[in-house]
Amino acid sequence: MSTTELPPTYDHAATERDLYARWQDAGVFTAHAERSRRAAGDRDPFTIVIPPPNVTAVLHMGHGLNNTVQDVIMRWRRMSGDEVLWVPGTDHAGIATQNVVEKQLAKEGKSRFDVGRAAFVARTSAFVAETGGTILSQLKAIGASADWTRTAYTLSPQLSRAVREAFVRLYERGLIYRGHRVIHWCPRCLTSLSDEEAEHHDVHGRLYHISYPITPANATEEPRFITVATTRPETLLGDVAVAVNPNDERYQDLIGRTVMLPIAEVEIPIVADEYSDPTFGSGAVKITPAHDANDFEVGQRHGLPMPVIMTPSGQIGEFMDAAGRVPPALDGLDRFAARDAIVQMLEAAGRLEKVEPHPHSVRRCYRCETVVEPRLSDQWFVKMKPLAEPALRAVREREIRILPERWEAVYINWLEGIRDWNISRQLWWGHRVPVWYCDACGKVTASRDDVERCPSCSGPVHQDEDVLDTWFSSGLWPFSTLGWPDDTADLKAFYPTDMLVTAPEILFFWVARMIMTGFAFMGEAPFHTVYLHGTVRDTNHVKMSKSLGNGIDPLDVVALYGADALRYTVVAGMGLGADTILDPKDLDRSFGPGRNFVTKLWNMGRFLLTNVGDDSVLAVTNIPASDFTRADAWILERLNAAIAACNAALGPARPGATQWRDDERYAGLRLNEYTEAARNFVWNELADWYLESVKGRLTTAGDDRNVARAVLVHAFDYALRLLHPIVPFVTEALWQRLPVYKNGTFLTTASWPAVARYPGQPAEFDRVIEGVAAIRQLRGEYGITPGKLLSGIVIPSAAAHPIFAAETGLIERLTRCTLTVAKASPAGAAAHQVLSDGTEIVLPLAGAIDLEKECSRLKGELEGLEQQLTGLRARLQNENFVSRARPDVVEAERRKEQEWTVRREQLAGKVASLCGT
RNA sequence: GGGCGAAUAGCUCAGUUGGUUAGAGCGCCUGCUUUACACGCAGGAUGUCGGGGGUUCGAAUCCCUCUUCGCCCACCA
Repeated sequence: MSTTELPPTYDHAATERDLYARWQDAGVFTAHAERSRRAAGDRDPFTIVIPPPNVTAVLHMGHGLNNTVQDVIMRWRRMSGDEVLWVPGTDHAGIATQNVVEKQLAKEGKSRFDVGRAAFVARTSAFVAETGGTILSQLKAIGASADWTRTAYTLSPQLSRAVREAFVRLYERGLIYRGHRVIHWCPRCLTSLSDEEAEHHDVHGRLYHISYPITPANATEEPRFITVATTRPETLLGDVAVAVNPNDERYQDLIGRTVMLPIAEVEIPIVADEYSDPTFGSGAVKITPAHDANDFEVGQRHGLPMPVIMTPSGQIGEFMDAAGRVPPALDGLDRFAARDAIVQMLEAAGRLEKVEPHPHSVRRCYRCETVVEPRLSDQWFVKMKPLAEPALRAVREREIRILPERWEAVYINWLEGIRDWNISRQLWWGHRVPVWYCDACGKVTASRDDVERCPSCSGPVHQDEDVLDTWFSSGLWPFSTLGWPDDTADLKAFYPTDMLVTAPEILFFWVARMIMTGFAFMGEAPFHTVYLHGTVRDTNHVKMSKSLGNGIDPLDVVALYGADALRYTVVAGMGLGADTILDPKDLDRSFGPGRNFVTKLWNMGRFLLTNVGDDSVLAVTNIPASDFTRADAWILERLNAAIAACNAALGPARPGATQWRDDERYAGLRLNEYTEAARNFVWNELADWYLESVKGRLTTAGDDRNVARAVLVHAFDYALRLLHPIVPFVTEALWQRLPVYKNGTFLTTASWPAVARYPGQPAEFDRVIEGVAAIRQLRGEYGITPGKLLSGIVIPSAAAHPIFAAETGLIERLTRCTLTVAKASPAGAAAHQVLSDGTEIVLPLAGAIDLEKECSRLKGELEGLEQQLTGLRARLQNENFVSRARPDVVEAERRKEQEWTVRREQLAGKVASLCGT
């Protein structure tokens, strides 16, 4: 690409389209297993597996944030010389996808049962094939440098093999079993849910106190009652007992007797069980084993029946073992309607003692928000304790770190109290449970391959009807996507992966389970770093969502502001683990700064290219030390500082050993700090000072012009490298136009900048900066418009004398002054500034200066300085400070004291001579 | 009910193990067609660091307490 003049405005749309296509055509995102050090290569592998979005998802801001973070890290590592693999892909998302297709069917007036299982699955597959994976192409629009040749899908044949392998191995190890117990059931989705999928929501409910009449021991006994309290009176139809605490004195005589269950008119026993808390309510609790997990356990302990009194869709009915319990008036009523009806019936019968407001929490289905119904059923479970053990150890022993740190405690707490995982779902969309039942002998077979006949009796078999929890397959993602269970080159080269970047919401759903399966099947942790970023919220701190209408469409942002602006905004605003607040009502406020920054870069590039030209540029390393100007030395030193700051903010990419050391454990991944360090260098140092200072040199032919060209190109080149992970498009577009550009290369694969040693005295240019700033300040204070030339005098300190003498021309240009370097102050009215080393800047402003005003200004300054100096000296004379503070802090204070003393003397002298005191 | 986090300029947020005069961006005020950029340049104003108490030579930073938000977890009917 030639270095012809750039168009005055940056066309982000055209540039992004063109560059992404060229990156892809050149295969720069494609990983090569053979280059990994774990294979035959010499590069450290660096792998991230994407948190697979639902296959039917469309890009939202949360994806935008998540994938920008991953891409920044990936591009940084790629430039750092790692063999980088970012595995993209999608999740078949069992319930979510099935719900979408069911809704489509509903519009046609049909349910999935009307079309049948095979047709439904076929239809869903077709739907996914047609519209699924949209999000992956949308990720390209934000610049995601994923390896699209390795795109994975949880329901692909390859990953389905991994799912079966995992299931069968766990089954063979006795870690998967069939359990008959109360699980969370969604009456709308018609499936069981795991504990994690049934989310707690606080509600203002009611506590109903109901009295159950005790069956009289004989005809003469007075009527007695026992009161129970419940928030769900409708479950009363399934009561099989009333439990009291065995130590509760109030009820000793009632244990073993029976009560008549109202409405159902069934006689049930009073049992003694520790579960009953004597301090709650009346101390007696109704037991409904089929509709409450605790009651189920009580029921088991006492060998009680377990009638199910609701249909799967949540209507009252004699579903299982409930014959004779449901009166016709209630049969078929929805559970909440039945609640009202039962309350009325109880009231009418005089059995409702009281109703109290009762704040408590109910669980809702995480996909459809329907209140979950505890329900007795047969499900497949994974025994979690043995799997959790190595996953706990890995974090405790620092093999895995979780950032921000506080989530490690949450993770550990959850794993310590982990309960068995219900993995079967009564859905049709997903991996069918690979278990076959013999119709003849009843043998149960878990198998990697489809089973045609019973392996023991050759009888006919049928497969389990359920599918697996969608998180079962995503839990295998770090290795299933690399080819497991086969021993593939990718698996060898790239497993374990390195980092996992996601939101805390799925720490348990996904992250913890990947760690457990990583140990269970691969014998190693799947990654060494879990980076949990925040959530995207609006200015009211409400989570952005389509349904709430407070979302921002990332593609809108890309169209209006460009992908780079989107990325810059996301990364710059991201404190470690902190939420990202964006204003959906004012996109300009959120994304304007990002766009402005991109424009700034573009204009720096325009300036550079028009002024540097096409001619070859010297390498900075080939320039003799004596040829560097103060500005050159300064900007090269600032560049070093910027590189160091960026590296420190990004942190170590991997642990130095098998475990994280203390000093590196929570270091890095401060993307906001990285962004700020790079931005500050480019804008406030390179553009504001170096670029301005170099203008004169570029217009004058000669050796110095070539030095200036070389340093400018070098600094800009490195600046673009530092910024490329954040704003890949504009940096690549500019970089390819630099005179040092080699055809066919990409910034994407260029090397990450390294700190180097450059000659010169960088600090000397700081004097110049200080002088310029002082003059500008005087201009501002005295209202001398920048357009107006004025003359000034510099009276430099001895050390600064050669600097100001030599740099007068530059200072004049930057301030539009004419300056004289002198040894004495001029007579007459003048404005003064005293620099930190005592250098005086004097602007004679006959007529413009009010001597009194100038005096009071200088006096005020002196006074302030003296106050500070007093404080500083007190600190330095304080033994405690000198002995306890860090030595470098003390040293800095001492230097400061010297500097301030010089300045104070100068200021005092100035005040004395000017103001006559 | 248990645990965690947050509260700093009008807004969104930085502030690393306590250590100069608490910073950035946006917004605001003043000025500027300075030949890359008005999506810019130069200058400026703005903070009882949520309240109270404590530790310390020194606290936005550590401890206690209160207030207000937010998050996670939870079988008390």
